[in-house]
Amino acid sequence: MSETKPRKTYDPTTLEQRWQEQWTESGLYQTDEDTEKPKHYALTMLPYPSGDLHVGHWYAMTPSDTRARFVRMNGYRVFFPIGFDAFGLPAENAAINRGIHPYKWTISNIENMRGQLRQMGAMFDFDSEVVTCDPEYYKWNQWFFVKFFEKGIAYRDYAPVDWCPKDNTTLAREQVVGPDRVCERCGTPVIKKDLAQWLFRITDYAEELLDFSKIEWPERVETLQRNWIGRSEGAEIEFEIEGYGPIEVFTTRPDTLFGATFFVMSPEHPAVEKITTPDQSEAVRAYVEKAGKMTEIDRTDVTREKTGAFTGAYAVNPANGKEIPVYVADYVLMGYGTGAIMAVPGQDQRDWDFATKYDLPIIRTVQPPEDFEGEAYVGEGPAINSDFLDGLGIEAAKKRMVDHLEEQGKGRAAVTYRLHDWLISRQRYWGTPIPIVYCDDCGTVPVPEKDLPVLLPEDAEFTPTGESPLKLDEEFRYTECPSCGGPAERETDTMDTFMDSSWYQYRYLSPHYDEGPFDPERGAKWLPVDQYTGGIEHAVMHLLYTRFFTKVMRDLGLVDFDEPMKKLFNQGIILGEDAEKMSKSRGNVVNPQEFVDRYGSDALRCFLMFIGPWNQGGPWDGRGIEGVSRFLRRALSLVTEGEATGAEADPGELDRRTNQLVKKLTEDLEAFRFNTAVAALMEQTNYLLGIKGRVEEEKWAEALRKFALGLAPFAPHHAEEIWTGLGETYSVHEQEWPGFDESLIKTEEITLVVQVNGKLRDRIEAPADISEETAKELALSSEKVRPHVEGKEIRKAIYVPGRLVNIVVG
RNA sequence: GGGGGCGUGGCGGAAUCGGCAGACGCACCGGACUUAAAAUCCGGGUCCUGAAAAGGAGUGUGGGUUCGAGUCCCACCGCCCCUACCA
Repeated sequence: MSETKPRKTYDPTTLEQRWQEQWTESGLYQTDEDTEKPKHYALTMLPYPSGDLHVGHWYAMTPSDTRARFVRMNGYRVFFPIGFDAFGLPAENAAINRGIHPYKWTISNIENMRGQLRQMGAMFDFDSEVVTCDPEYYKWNQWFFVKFFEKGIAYRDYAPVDWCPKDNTTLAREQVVGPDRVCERCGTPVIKKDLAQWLFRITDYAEELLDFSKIEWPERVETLQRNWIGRSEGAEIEFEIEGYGPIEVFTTRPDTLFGATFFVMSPEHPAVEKITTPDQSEAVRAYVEKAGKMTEIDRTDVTREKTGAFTGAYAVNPANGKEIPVYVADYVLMGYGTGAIMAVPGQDQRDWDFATKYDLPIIRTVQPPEDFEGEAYVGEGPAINSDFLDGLGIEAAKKRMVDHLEEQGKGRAAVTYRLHDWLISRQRYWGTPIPIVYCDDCGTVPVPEKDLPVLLPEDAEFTPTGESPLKLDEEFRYTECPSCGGPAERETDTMDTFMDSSWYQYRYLSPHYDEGPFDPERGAKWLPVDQYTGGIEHAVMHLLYTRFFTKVMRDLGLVDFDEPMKKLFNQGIILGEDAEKMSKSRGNVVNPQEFVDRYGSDALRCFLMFIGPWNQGGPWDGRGIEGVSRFLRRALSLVTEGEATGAEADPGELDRRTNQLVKKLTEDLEAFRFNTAVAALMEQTNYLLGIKGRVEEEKWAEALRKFALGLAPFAPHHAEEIWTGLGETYSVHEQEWPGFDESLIKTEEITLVVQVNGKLRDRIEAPADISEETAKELALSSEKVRPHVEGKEIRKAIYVPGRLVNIVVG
């Protein structure tokens, strides 16, 4: 017998480096292009190159890698790319603080992180890497922009925008967070500013974006997107303002029109000044000014008392011809509906509050139940005080009123969305230049495809001034009109970086392709993404934008499907040891490198998967990784250390456990249950070590082969070591996933649980195919059961085949 | 105010279909090895009573359905996340 040389010390780092070198040398992770196999495009969200890989990156990427490896072993050709989301504010801010050019800062971070990514031992296809700040990439951002412009999806408009006074840039609505409405990046409260901005008509796709039938995404993301899009059905109704003309309101309750006793406009409504009567103009102007100065925090405080000012004007209620007073009040927002409302205090609490404060009439148009004691009534009930609607239920009354308004030409059924068009202009340096030229003669002219990319000038002054940095760069700014050749000016804003991440999954397919954003042949071979993994925090931003993008691409004829990613899985967040979110200020940030150096990548990978359910996240436990490291060392010792001796182990049990393990791993991996899968591998390791040297060699080798194959997706280096330690040929990662035999999992002997009145009293070993009658007899004859049934009437006995007998006594 | 999620040992968690609660791991305790410690190996381990055998209680609280509930139903309490004057 040849004795395997015992390994004196366990040195995972050297072991892992050795295998990583061999993987690179043999090109193990070059993407398999064998079209005989079914395809699987596995995508993990691309990282921002912030400097070093964070443990959060490990938490997001290594389980994704494990899943991709599993799919690969199941006979798929798998594409698993990685890249860098390299434009954006942090680079620019870091650059400003340290006086380094954003490009240099970003590129050096990328170089650093590339090395760290390789240490993960993931099956990333590094050859298809994409870096979004590379002109080779952002050229196609510009190309898309031009296409969108030609199609009318991109347009320019003056709009009040959310503006961060610290970062000196506009923010998309999604980038303004919290009840205080602060900048997502720096926490500064945002202010409103009027600027000419480029927008994308995502609202044109609102209806389609509400359709999730073609994707399998988590309920939660669907709900978040649905709420974000915020579809409301109702009606637009015209109210005639004396001496001015009609003003439209949007309401979800056209049935309550007879109860509209006043009319309210947002302070920002363009008609406010025109309708205000001279005697009220002073008060209204003061109110509007005050509202404008108020911070968003105060303005949107729900608990604040309602305020407003009477304009002196009256509007005509189209249902009954009555004149109702017109107020301006800041509880009506310009950004939703039409910026004006019909106020129905009887059925809306906000209107009720306002009406009581300003002593305005309240008319109920829905009969509340007798015991109703609240103020505004929003529940079901028959219409009252509503002429031809009286007696109708809410839904019927709505319909009737809309029909009536349509006949009168005073209104129509309408749908309103909370979703706004996507504002993509940013007054910053480090982004994709918007490829537009403004010419006095030709107007707004897109840069022709042959002149793309519009290069970001290298030596711009990027210190924020509130103006676009590119505006200060005369060489960039002044150009020729592509259309007439005359003097013209370039657009100096850059694009929101969500533009970059909206289509990166397509660029991965052919990162150097220069005839389009991606090579259609490659697309046909790999698209769409089969499995996407990433954080839930992107639910209403990136994940909505990329869906929108794909739909526009479809309408441009670039792809022939409707959704970018068929399946999505959201991992949770890895927290600090104190169970709080990791942050520098808390001092609870975990540096993965320390743990890679000490325990190796496989240990860190497995630990992160073992910690708990992947979608749940959880606190980091620095000591917990020791246990996982111990497991890997023990697993390795299955092939490296001397053999124990003793009585022969049960070969049937070995078969059963091995098949059970493969089944468990298969089911868990399919469902992303990495934690219980790792636990099963640990259990098997413990068992195998216990019987080592006590089973027939061939059986042992077979069990170990399957163990190594099962371990491969989780701990790719250790699995390789075990695999070759068994004398198998390189590489374990090119093997087929082992199958399992259900019939071998079943045992001949079962543990029959005996309960009396539902309480456990005994466990009896019995044959698996025991009959109901024998089982009951066996149960009743048990020494431990007898005292609990003696002297009592046995009412019945329940038998659950293969599991238990429950004796019911009274 | 609205929407969603979650409450299981000292800790992270397991229990996939209503059927042995606490798999696996951490921490802890005991033993072996060692001059000693670390590492490693073996064993213990929800709580209460008991020397033990055994018994009792137990999955946030209270009720219900069921032969049987961590799991299903009702009410409540607590925590977390998202969202918020959306007409």
